[in-house]
Amino acid sequence: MDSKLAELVAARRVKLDELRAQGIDPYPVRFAPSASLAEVRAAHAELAPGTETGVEVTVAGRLVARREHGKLTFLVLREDGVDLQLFCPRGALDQPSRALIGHLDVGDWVGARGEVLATRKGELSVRPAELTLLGKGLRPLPDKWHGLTDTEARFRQRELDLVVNPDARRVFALRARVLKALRAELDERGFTEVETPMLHPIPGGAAARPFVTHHNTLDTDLYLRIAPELYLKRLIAGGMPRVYEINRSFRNEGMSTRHNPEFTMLESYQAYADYHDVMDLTEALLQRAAREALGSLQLSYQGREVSLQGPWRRATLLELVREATGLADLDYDVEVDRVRALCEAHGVRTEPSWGVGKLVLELYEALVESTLWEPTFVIDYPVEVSPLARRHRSAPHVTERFELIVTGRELANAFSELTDPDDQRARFEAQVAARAAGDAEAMHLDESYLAAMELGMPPIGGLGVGVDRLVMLLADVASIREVVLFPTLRPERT
RNA sequence: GCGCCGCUAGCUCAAUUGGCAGAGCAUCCGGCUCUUAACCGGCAGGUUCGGGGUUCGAGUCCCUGGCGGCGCACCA
Repeated sequence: MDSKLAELVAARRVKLDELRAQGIDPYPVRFAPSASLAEVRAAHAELAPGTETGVEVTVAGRLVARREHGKLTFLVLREDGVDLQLFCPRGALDQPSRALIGHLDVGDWVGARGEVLATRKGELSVRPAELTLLGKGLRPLPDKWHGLTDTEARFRQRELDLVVNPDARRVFALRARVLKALRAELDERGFTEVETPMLHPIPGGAAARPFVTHHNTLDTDLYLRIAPELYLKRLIAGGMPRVYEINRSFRNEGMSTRHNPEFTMLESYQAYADYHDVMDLTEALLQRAAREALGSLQLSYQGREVSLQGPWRRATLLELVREATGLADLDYDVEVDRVRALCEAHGVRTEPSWGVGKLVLELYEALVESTLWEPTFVIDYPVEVSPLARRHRSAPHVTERFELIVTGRELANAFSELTDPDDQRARFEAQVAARAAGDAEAMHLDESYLAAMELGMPPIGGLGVGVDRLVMLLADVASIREVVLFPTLRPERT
């Protein structure tokens, strides 16, 4: 261990030993506060300086500051992001507490029983008659003023980040409100929350590379799921009319400010609905999340305003690409070489196997997606890049699929689900062919899923929302690691 | 995977052209009964991310490895 850190720990261990020698348990089993620090603050707001309330409370928290003033000591407790001062004139303390107070360090968990008052300077405080050590800390806390700014340390030791950086608390409290709002909206609409497997024999429901693991007793490889989609639609086939799942999926791909290898998706499926219904649902879900997490539909993201006020723009992928390229006659039935040349003219990398649909999608991603700042439903994606989506009811080359783009980023992906088992089998076979041709992200053929489809499915509107990205938007943070408590990092090597 | 940037005391940061590795906070010792980044006095604390090289001399320059950030690539 580093010498100075060892010295700091050693100094605390000395106190630990001395406390034990005095018969004080530094790690007691239980404590019963009468109120949280927040409750004490709320119950005694605006006390005039010098007021003694006569109200006794028992509170607890982590000691985050200590100011000694001779026979008077000021301690500051922090609990769930709320601070409260302990005003500790030596004479007010009982004998054991007088012995204890000199052995307290910043970072310790401390309980206090005493009267609520406001000091002569007006600071709301508890004047303890009794102090209780609730948990001795052996390691120092980061700088009380500058906090912890080292990004790596903040992610590897998130507990420190949470102790000293109020913004970390803000983000994760907001995340919790977002999840609660999403569930509330879906529950009110009659959706049932379900949990489907994370260990999949065949990775399905998305085009992505999976993590592989192994089950010893079965002696078989399993995959961490890349999406819950196929299982959820099997539930619709089973007669559950509206289901949703909010949980982790895993993709063994590159990491970035928008990609963590494990991430949280909301997926919902409802019988009888099409993608127009799902757009309405999506708008309602995100607006509710914003209202309940922020209290407003007017956001600021990275210094730029965004309004979630509806209705949101709906534009086809083709018309967006036409706008961006200035080619009003571009369509899915033109010569593939012409579109390939267009890609090259715009610096978009292509592969010989790609058809017009894939090339148009590439143009969209290169030229359009990042420019869509206000919420926009981009609709009608090419069939060849949408193997699980229903063919459009009136346009031959596209599916009834949309992605929701906000601040240039994909937040949701949804479609009128493909429910025709024969079409699905043909789409899977095209994917299998693509895989054989070297596309590692192409889907596998899933007979269990086809069997469920052959049982008969009603019309289904399906939705997937990237919850981490939604939280990023609402919390106004630039990296997905800021909204995941313990983001994936390379293990430290020594 | 590629490119750029970063890594100095527990934390936050300095260190001129390559010339004695420093400060604030925290710790430790002493003082102080209304502080709140408390204050005053004093002591101590370093593998400058690891390894190698150039040089009389390396935190600084070169090579190499590690970890992180950002961008790109990959990617529903």
